[in-house]
Amino acid sequence: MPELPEVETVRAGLAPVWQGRRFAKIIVHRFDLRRPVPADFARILEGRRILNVGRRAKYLVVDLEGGALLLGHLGMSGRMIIGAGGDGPHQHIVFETDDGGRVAYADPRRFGLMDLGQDGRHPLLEGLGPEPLDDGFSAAVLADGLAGKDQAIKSALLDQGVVAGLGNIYVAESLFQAGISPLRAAGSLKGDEIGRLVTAIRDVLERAIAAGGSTLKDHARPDGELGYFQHSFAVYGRAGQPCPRCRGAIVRLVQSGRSTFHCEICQA
DNA sequence: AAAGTTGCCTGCAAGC
DNA sequence: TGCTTGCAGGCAACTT
Repeated sequence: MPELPEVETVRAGLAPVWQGRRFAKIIVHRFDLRRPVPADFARILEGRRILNVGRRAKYLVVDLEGGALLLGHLGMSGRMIIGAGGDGPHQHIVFETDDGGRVAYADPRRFGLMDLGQDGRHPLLEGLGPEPLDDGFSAAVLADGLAGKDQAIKSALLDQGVVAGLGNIYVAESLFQAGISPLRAAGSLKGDEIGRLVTAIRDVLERAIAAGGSTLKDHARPDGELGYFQHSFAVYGRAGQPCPRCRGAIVRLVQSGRSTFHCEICQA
């Protein structure tokens, strides 16, 4: 499911039901996720008050009393479901709060993870690049991240150390909006192109968040509502269909093993 | 059949 | 020659 807008949508859905509450009971049905769930996962979290439900890149970051930290990643197919029974298919972890609220983490492909950190820190959060919607994300910062790279700009933007939170969909949409070919060497982009890219990334992410993310298959808000940004895709998943700008055909190719969609005329 | 993820692995090429 | 670095590609987890 989830790139930055989808995770942000999940965070926003979880915050009102979790913030200020305590975890009363946590049941782990499966410990063998992408990385093993710690054996003391439930024991560490139970009884603690939830101070903040946050997000960094594609990670959910939940701060609790005593400096405890819950780190979640939804992988490809992970969902957080408010009010779930906890016994549905692939509901690997069930979180119960002290007001009787229940949230289930469901993930058929089990490519997500749930782990513990401390004092706002976790090894997986280190080395992440700038948050694209923060003020600190500027053309100068992105230029720095791309400098000297021979790698294709498509691949560079998927690198979470260059900019945090973009995935296959939003890289494709951002490069289209900026008019830049995904095949260009990252280090070859000119200043004005990087400026356009920063603007495009921000705009695409903000529009996607406003739409509740994109629902291709698995993504849903925790309350069950679906995102609808997929109806606004200019290029993603639209191979052979007309480019919204020039009417030429959208082309699909494979880069670093992932599908790339672009318009060969509008993206130079 | 291909899919929104990402850490780890291999292999290759280039640079020093 | 070997060592390092950068990059591409494959794999793994599963269901639809």
